[in-house]
Amino acid sequence: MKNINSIEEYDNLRSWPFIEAKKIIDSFGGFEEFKKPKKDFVIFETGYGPSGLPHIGTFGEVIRTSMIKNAFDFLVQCPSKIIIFSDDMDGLRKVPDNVPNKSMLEKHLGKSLTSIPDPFEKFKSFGEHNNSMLKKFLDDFGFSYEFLSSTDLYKSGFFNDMIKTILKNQSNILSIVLPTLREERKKTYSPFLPVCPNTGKVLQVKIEEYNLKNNTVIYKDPNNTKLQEISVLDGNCKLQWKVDWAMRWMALEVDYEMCGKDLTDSVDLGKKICNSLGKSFPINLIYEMFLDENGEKISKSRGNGIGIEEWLRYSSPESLSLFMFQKPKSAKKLHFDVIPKNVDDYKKFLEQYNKNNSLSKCDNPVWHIHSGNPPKIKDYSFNFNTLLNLVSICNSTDSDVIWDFIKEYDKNINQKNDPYINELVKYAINYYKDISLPKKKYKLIDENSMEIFYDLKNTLINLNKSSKSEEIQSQLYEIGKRNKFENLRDFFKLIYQVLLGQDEGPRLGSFISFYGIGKTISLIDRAIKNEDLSK
RNA sequence: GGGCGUAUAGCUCAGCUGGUAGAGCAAGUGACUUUUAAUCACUGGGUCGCAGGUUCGAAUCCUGCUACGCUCACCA
Repeated sequence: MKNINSIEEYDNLRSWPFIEAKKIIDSFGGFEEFKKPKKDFVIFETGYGPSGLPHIGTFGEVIRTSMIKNAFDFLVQCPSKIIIFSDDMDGLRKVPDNVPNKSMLEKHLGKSLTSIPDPFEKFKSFGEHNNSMLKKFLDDFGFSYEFLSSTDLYKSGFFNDMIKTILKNQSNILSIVLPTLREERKKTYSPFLPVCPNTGKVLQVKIEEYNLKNNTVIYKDPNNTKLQEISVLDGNCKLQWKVDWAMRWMALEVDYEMCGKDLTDSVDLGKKICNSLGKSFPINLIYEMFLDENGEKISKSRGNGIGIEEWLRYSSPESLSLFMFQKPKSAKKLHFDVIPKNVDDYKKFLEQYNKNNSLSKCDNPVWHIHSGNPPKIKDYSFNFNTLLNLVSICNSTDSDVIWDFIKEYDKNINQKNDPYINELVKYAINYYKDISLPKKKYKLIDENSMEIFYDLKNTLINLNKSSKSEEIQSQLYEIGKRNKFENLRDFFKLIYQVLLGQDEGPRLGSFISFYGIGKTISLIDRAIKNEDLSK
């Protein structure tokens, strides 16, 4: 089945995943004369360093790559897959902050991650632990991918042929890499990092001799300065990472890989290496970094910006996907304030998608977010900011109470039939619990106003339990009047400050009606006793 | 020093392949005469960073410049 019927339709697709997919297609003859690559499928790669756990950047890279793959699959008939490559053979450079058994790890610094015990004591090695965390992370989001371990491919000999080629051309490669290095590093630089047979450490040492006949290199053992000869094959040597990257492209025949702009120069270098060996290299997209609200780069160690688990606590995965979809080449501020806009934009795009029937639907962000199959959600007429506001104002973590207010506002939706909106309510409640609640300042009742609250309490007790919000409301006005408030506004403000810990609030009649007269009375009781209502 | 990105209303930003400047928030005015706002209606003349160029026509394409920011030049 063909999704695209003419070159015009093809040319009209403008969104960036299509633009990127077209670059791949062009490299294989273009849309009309497309020919599958010799290996019979197209490979997208994303790589992960050893430094630790998956984070929001990881998510961004995988979802963006998936969007391109999806666009590619839509345009041409050609199998494709995403490879997640773990650099688990890299040496551990420093002990991460967020792990147990730090002193144990300390002893293994410099060794490959896959030959260091798991500090969590669940897997055979630290590397395997990290790999499994990565896989779980990706699985939780439902990404499809093929996982590859650097260690496995080195040790199994999969890389051997390409490593031999690198060895043959090592002087050529040196001439490409050396000019990019500082004087100090130039002296010892080699594409080959021997794995010390005695200590297991990945050694960054000067290579004294390259032996092409035996596929070995000779170096001085840093411990005893004796010359040591070691094979470059079967995982006895690792390649220095930039060369490693290029080697991997060639060995796996990677067609597409994106990366953050901090790797710009490395990509360039990798391409040059491939070129010098007469090999092709992947099409590359360089995306911008994420910034915090002050415009500074987000880094896990600094803990600025917002983490993926935070986003998902306060909002939907779809809104995060939308964020990731927008403008990968622009630096984007990633902090809480951008969430509501993405939630509302998602809804807007989805509505647009479900109305419009033209091919340009495929350029709609939701098409990419949902791999070509966006769902339908019930229209709702408030925005997410409003919902956040509502929960905060209602001072309730009870979604039933929130829903009572929502239903009053929009009768067409309800808790059972609109699960998407119900999710939004949960997110809003989380936000309220974490952000708004701690900021509340409950006012204690002073002697002058104590009467008012007794009056309020007694009035509520005498009310019929089935009283409607309007009746309650008019009773409230009466209380205000008989307690001689010149401006009733101050009366309500006092109640909000004491009972809700804020200056403003919902229409009290409605609030008491939904919240429950009985519950309101017990709330007043606690306030009268000067209990801390924030707990 | 190399690379990249951004410069559009007070703020945050949209403006796709060039054709009379938009949204959200903030602000203002009015309405609901019983507070409140998750209310409703109305209100946006901003040299689209600067200077050239292409064009009948440019925020939109090209060149140069300026400012700000990010990134690399250890390791990965």
